[in-house]
Amino acid sequence: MARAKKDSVLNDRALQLFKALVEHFIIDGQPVASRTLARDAGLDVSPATVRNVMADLEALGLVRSPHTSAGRVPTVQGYRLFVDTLLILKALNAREVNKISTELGSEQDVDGLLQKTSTMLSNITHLAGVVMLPRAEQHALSQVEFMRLSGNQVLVILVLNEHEVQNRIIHTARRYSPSELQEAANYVNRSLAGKNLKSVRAAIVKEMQEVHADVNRMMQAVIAMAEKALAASDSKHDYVLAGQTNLMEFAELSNVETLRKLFEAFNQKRDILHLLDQAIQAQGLQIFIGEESGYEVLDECSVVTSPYEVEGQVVGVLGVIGPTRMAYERVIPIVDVTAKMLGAALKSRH
Amino acid sequence: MARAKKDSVLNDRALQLFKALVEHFIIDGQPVASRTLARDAGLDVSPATVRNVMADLEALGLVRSPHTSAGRVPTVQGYRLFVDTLLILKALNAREVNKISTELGSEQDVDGLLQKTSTMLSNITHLAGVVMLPRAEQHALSQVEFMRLSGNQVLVILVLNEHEVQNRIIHTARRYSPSELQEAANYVNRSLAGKNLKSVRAAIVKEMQEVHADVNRMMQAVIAMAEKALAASDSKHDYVLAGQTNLMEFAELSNVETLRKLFEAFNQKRDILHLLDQAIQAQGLQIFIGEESGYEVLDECSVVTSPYEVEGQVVGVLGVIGPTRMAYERVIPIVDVTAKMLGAALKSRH
DNA sequence: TTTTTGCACTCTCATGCCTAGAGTGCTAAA
DNA sequence: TTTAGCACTCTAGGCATGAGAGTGCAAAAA
Repeated sequence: MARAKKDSVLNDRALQLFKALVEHFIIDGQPVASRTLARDAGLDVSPATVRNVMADLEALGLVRSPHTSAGRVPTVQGYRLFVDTLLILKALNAREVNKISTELGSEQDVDGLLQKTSTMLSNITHLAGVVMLPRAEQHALSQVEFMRLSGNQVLVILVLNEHEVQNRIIHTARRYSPSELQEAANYVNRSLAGKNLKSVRAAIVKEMQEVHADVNRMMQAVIAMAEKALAASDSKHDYVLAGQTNLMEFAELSNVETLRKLFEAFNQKRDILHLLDQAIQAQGLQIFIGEESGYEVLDECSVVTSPYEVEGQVVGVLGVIGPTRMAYERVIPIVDVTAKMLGAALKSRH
Repeated sequence: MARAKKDSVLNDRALQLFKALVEHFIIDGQPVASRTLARDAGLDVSPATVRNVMADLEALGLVRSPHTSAGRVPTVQGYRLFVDTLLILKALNAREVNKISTELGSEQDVDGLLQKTSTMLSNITHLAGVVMLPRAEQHALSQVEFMRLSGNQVLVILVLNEHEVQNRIIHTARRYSPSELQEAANYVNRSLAGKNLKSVRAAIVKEMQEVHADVNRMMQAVIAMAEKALAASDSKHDYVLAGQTNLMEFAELSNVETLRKLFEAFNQKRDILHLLDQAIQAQGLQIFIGEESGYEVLDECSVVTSPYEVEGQVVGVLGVIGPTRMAYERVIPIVDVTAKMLGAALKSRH
């Protein structure tokens, strides 16, 4: 029974009207009136009919009226339905795809690339762009060097993926001679070059447990040092944000207090990182609409994310943040394509 | 004559009233009425007298009325007079100074230190804090290492001031062997360690001009490489900003459009960098009030800056940005002390 | 001459009232 | 089942009103 009822209520015509409503609202942000829909939905029905349908949609929780004599606006559930089943994605044309790929291709260093990706996302979508840093564990170690600094400090230089460089400064128990350090570097390079950091670390930990006094003290020290150097590489969670100011243009966010909280959350990074963490698990494009994200500051916002991969491995996630009323049909393909392009650009740097 | 007239107009009483007016306005941001001043300035005059004085001050361009029946607010010229001749700085108490110095002392890496300084400035003043990066030329070179990457790329590692590390990747004309690179590093370390980057570069350029075919090719290549590596070190102009969101609390900036432009300028960095550049020339604490800065986005803002020094050399500048109506008597000593503390903290890392 | 008093004047801001416009909900007719 | 008609509701803008705050000026007082 209930099912039959529902079917009859949420029929094709209702869906078509609903779709038109969401699209209309996304464009101009004003509650949509029955007359407007009757005119624009291409259905040849009267406003009164539209009103009846709207009453049904409201009962289903898909739309609501800001006040008695206003048009309707979509609810979060409404957006969800729209995005999941009604949305027709607008494929990017070749020129746009080209532009993205050449932009990203021209940048050589990784930090700059992430920055550029974020800026580009924000420019194309007129929303805020966000790119999470790639997970370091996936990087292939190509070379290690140890340098002695003053005191008992040792500078560890990790060259990853042939091009990328990371520095770590570690404090050691005693002072090593340059030749000891050289030997240590040789050992690591010989046995572990080419592996990714995760396996390198695993190998080192394993070795620590297996070899005891039977290896020379030198080796032990090296292993301890390497372990120390890699300890810091655990999930350096961070992200690059661009185009915050785009969010100030939207009337629904132009309340200074809402905006302040949002910007504070961007600075704090904690909540946003949690959310991105969820998104990275999800394997695929994700959309958080309004309160769905679970973070109060994002109540008025939607977040569209996509993980990006290098050689089949998810190494990070990127996306955009904007008002719930965003042009999903454009934004989704953009995020999707950008994620792929970023993956490709990172791969070409391997 | 003119002078006698002016003296009689801008007499002690007028100044005292003016000072009270500015202080009052700084506290609550409302135009100050004659009655309020008559009550609070500690002068035992009637509101009417105050009104007469205000009329004179207005003629001098020190105050103005937002509209006929409002109190007076200071003009930019008014703030200037206030800051230059009437302001009584409020020395920080020992606890505050202590807090700053321990906060900054606890941070070991330079980037983190600058970030922390900026955040601290913004927290203490409730304004936006900004710290310009130190000029690299002043850094003493303690060690150089060259590592071969794939292709004709060479990774140059510069250890500066014993602790700080910088990486550069340069492209060379041909592929060098590890031993060549080792030899090159040895040469540079032997002859140039301990000098600051500026002199190192100067020495290298000099050598390039003096030695021709009479040195072996190897040496020539080394010199060319070193020159290339240092070329990138020129004035890496950038800054660290913190506490943007503090600016959203101020009513005079809470207009979304003004705020957007300001934040955009922060992101663009260009204008702000120009301003900081001017401030770094000035050798000493500087205050730009409203339009004085010359940048339209800062029309409603004041900027208080102070260069910071390491071993007598100015290496950067820091400061705060806030509404013209800021608590100068507190902010100025804070900026001043923080600049000194940052200099000291940087020095201890040398 | 300087200061104060008194008073008229101006401007803002909140309030209430009114109207036009937009849009709905409901009922009755098609 | 759909539509037309109509009463009803809510918003937003315009306008008048009055209170409150504060000024400017002239005349009186010091």
